[in-house]
Amino acid sequence: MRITVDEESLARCALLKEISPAERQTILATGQERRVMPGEYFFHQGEASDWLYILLAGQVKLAQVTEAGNQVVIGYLGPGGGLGIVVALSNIPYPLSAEAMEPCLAVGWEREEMKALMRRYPQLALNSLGMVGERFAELQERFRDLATRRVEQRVARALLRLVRQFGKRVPQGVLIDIPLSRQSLAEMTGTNIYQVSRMVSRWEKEGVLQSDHQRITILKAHELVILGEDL
Amino acid sequence: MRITVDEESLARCALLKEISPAERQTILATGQERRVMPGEYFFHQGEASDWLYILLAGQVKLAQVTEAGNQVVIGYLGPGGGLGIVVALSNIPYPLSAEAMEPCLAVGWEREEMKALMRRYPQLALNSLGMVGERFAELQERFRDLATRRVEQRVARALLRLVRQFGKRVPQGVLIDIPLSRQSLAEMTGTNIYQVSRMVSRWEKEGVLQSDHQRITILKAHELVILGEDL
DNA sequence: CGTAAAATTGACGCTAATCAAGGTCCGTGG
DNA sequence: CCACGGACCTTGATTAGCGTCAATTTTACG
Repeated sequence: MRITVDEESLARCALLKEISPAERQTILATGQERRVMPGEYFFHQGEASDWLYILLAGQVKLAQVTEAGNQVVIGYLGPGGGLGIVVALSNIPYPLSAEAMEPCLAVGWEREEMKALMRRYPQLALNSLGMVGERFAELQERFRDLATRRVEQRVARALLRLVRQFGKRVPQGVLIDIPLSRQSLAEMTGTNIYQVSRMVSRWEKEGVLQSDHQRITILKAHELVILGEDL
Repeated sequence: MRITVDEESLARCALLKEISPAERQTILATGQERRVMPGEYFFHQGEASDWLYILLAGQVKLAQVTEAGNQVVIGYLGPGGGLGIVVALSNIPYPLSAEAMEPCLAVGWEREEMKALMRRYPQLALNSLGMVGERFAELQERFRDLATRRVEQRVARALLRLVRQFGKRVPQGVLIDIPLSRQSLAEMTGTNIYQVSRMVSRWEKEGVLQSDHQRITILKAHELVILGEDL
């Protein structure tokens, strides 16, 4: 397989760092290219976790669905992010679904193949552990938020996390550069669209942020920081 | 270092599985024995994650503390469990504290040493990834619980998880064989001791379980399963 | 221009957090 | 042996926070 992506973006990818370009090529050659269109899925929760991917382009939403049909958004991934890395090495099914939000390009490896690669290039395994560790720490932080903070604080903090991950500087402030519905915000923070709508409206009135067509721009991040703390 | 623990229990340890006894000895020889008494800590949240451990004997509680001083219990570990495995490979501080609940014996490795071992024995890294993956999936399940279920359901499900992990068959049912205060149950489920107390009392009246001196015995697990689902 | 999806807003009622008061169990020391 | 203090637990009353429903408005898009 030939991935037509510049070296630079591959070097930035956490999975392939500290691996020589030659080895990188060998590793990529073993993988398969996969393109996924918006609304389609890389995989669904509950399926056997036979493949893992590195996202090269596009945005992906990671979400769980409960028996009652409620979605819970675990997070978003951008280029360089890993899909299924967490579980591909344990024999458990995917614990969540990965949905493309934009046209996506990824490299995928079959589980056993990746195991073989990792045995051959241990740095690959170390990098995976690093990636998983960071994701784990973040999930733990969000778990704590859910266990101890009120809805307003959780929404404020969710926005700040999104700023960190997808923030683009614009004249007025920082734009969260993904399509972000009230629904998604609610699913990230364990509440419903009504509460989220109320808060966003109020913050907009107060000049803290600006909401327009599924795009939110943060004008006064420091205000959100304060709101996110326990008073 | 010589660990005076039988081969059998080492073979059961997820980190060392599929590793030859000879290699296992080399790996263990590189580690350092550490004993920790009840109430003492392997490490505290926020410290540099320079060490990782495999627990050989004893029980450990993993918990976060919020700025407001509230604890959030992430989980418990028994023999064979890994401490700090999740983050020891990423350069982030420990995201939680690990407190011994019984006299504990563990083997510890310094981060760079473990990296070297993993490069030499890639199976070690694969095993770590497997362990982390399982823990990740469980945390995600609990995250979803917190986001979508009511307190009663969460407490019921927490008890069922504890049964799976620490259940010992006794004549009347299944004993959860760790000291389990109302406080800890509350900290596991994102609520407070009052709610937990009410529920446990009610379930005791209904004959679902039996509570006595920080020990809980489940008499009718199927009832708890039903309570844990959405009606 | 019309339809559907997304967002808003107010009203209502339930869930769960909080507060207060008292109880039980246990080890320690008089 | 019994009294005392502390940790842990229980229970009721109160209230704040939040989820839910209904009605309406706004926005996207064919």
